[in-house]
Amino acid sequence: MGITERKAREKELRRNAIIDAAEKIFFSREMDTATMDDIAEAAELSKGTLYLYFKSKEDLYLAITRRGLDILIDMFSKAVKKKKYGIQKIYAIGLAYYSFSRKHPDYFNAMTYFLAHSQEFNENTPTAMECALAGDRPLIIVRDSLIKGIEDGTIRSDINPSETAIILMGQSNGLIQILSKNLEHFKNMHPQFNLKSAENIIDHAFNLIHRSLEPST
Amino acid sequence: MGITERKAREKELRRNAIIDAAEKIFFSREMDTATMDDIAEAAELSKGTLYLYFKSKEDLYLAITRRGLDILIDMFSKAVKKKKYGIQKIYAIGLAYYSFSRKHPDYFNAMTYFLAHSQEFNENTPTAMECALAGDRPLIIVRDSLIKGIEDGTIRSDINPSETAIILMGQSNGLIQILSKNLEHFKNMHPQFNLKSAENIIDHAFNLIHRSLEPST
Amino acid sequence: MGITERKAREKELRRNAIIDAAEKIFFSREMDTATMDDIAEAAELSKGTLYLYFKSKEDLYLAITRRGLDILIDMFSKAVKKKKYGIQKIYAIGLAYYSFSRKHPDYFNAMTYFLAHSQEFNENTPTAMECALAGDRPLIIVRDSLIKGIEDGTIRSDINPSETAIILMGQSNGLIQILSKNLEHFKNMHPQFNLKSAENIIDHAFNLIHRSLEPST
Amino acid sequence: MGITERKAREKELRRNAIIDAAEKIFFSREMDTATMDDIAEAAELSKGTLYLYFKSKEDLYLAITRRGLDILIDMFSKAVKKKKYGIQKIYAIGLAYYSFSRKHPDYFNAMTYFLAHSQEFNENTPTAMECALAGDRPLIIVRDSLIKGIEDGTIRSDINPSETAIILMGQSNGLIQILSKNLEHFKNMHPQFNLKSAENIIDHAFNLIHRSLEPST
DNA sequence: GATGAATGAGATTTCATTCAT
DNA sequence: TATGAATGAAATCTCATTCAT
Repeated sequence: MGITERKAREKELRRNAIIDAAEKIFFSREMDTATMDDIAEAAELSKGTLYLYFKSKEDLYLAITRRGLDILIDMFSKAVKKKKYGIQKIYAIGLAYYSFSRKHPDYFNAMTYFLAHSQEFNENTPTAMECALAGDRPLIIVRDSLIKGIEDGTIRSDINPSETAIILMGQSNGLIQILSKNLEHFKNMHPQFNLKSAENIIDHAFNLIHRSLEPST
Repeated sequence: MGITERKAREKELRRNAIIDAAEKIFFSREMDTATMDDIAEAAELSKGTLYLYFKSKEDLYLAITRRGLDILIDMFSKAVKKKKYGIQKIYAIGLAYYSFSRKHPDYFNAMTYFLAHSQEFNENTPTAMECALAGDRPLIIVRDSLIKGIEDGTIRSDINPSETAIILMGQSNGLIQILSKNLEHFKNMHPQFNLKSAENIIDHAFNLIHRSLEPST
Repeated sequence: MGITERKAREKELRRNAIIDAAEKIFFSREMDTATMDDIAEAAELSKGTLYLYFKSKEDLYLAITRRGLDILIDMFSKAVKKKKYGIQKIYAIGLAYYSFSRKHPDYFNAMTYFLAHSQEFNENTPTAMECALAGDRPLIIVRDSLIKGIEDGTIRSDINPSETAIILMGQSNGLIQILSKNLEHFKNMHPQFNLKSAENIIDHAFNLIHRSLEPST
Repeated sequence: MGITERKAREKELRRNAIIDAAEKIFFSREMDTATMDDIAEAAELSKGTLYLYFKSKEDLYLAITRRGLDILIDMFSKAVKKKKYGIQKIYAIGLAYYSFSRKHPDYFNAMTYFLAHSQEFNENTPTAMECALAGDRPLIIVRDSLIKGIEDGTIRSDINPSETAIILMGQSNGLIQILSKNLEHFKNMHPQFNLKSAENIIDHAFNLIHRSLEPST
């Protein structure tokens, strides 16, 4: 057994080493200018070996996405645990999401890319399915927090938690995207808008969301 | 003079015919699996001619994006004009945006793609600049409507119209994206969520947004 | 008649204007990166018009070569006229050739290109034939000078003037080429060679040639 | 280890096979009308494979030039070894050069092309550098022979061996060029010149050179 | 398990030349 | 005479994937 286990462990290690190398490459250029050659070189492995561990370039990209999702799920989980009331959890999740997008912009992009193209990923590899499953977890955490908030009275009871979870996730995603990609452009082109930092705007957004979720007095 | 004018008109017509053909191709596959060969064939023109009218494949893609932006701007403008009060305008814009994404999903995708990658578009063609300019128009319309709403008392006065405009645009974009790409997946994977139609969720989102913008009583 | 003549004159003028423009382009880049588009733009004429005056790009290039040849022939003629004795004429021609290569390096290159590829120029245009004819003139001038030298006793009588003319022309051409293209390289790579300026080397070559032509005492 | 060596040997073989095929193509047309498609077909290999062995078309061309240089250097070396005295060595080198140009006219052209365009070759491939290095060898052999001749008294001591080596190489190159490209033309156009064979003219040239190098009596 | 040579189907772009007006 | 839109054949180079060893 020891041998089998060691082999499995080594295989897993190598797999991770490949993903490490692939990240370096994928994250240093545009997704589609990265080549398997580059990745193989970065991994100090032959190209053929890459295909021993991953069915395709796409599959390898999904493994990276998977990593990002795991990190995000972990951050969401921790955020939720720290807070008692539902509305606080929602707020903490929001902060965690923004924090994630700043600490791991490349993972954020990979995830966004996956979200926007998941239908087109034809692979039926384990990685693809894991991604699909993991992709739902953040949503579920949000939904659970909303339910908790309704129960503890910190969130209006007339919202639909499932739908609202989708709404919040979609909105957050879109907001982070626009801020990371276009805020500088807006600042340059419309100085009269007197735009502040992304943090400022995120804060403003939280205020609005909070107001829309709080129970009416 | 008639001749010059006719020539110019014909040139514009052909340019549009090429964009038509390109749309057929771009919209029937992924952006980056579409080839200039395909487009030339669809346009019943030689590949060389394509490059007579567009500097590059990218430039041609931008021309399509430009069309989408023009349509969106038109829809926003009309939506705004129909309503009197600021909050109504905002609501109408939201509806228009969703309507646009349903009527012209491909244009919506092209625009989203442009938003997310505008930094990487290196071309300095007229089309690229027009796109950058046109891309700001919707945001400005939203901002103006917010200002109007603050003035006419239908929107809380403690929001920052510029920041809120960005927030609303980003959020709307993200929400539409997630709904169009992932709602079916959610429905299939989580029947217990009891998810309704996209329209339903959009409606729910409007409620939330409305609540966050209305003046506190 | 006046009209016909004026037309012919104008046509010639335009032809020359085109050659002017073509020179600017050809001489500012490598021969084969120059495009007819560039030339047309430089000539402020349409591409079609170029083909009204020149059968092909090649033909246009030959017209430039022709100009260079005319200049060279003129310089050779003047050099020859200035001197009395054959050996002096030969020396003056040599100086003139080197001077030409420095004053008109682009023409020199064009001519060299023509010399090396004349067999491949398939065009049967007037320009091509004129080039072929003009290309022989320098050789004839050298040969005549050699004959003169033999007659006036300044050049050994046991040389064959025709063959020697070819030899001198070929050698001079080759020497100028190597000096203009590779002298710097040699200087850099072999500082121990202690190479002087091109002029110095040319001077050295003249000495050698002079010695090989002078009558034995 | 046998395996590694065999692999290396096979790789070298294939590399050479590609150069063989490329020569067939390059030498049967002009350098710049040869296409990688043609070469791939001649090599019975895919185009992609060509680029596995050579960075670019230019690089492949340089590999051919390299071959020619190696042959020439070999011929020069042998010519020099056979003779005792410096002036004899120079003469033998001259004969070898002419012999090379007749036996390997295509290599001669390739080398001439390289000499005339070496500055424009931007590649920094090993092949390019090897070519640059190898290109200097013949010159050095000539120079060494001149020095030897000065030492052994068969060549005038008042010449500068480095400069004279350049002169002789440049002149020889130019003479061979003009003879191979234009002699027939001269014969046809000027029968009164009574031109003999290229060999005859080469012989004449040797006489002249010999006279210019021999010590004055 | 690992290799890396080979593939081959394209991809984008260029440009000399023609021809209807 | 002049135009300039259209052509279309090519040209170079890329890269995910496979497979014999």
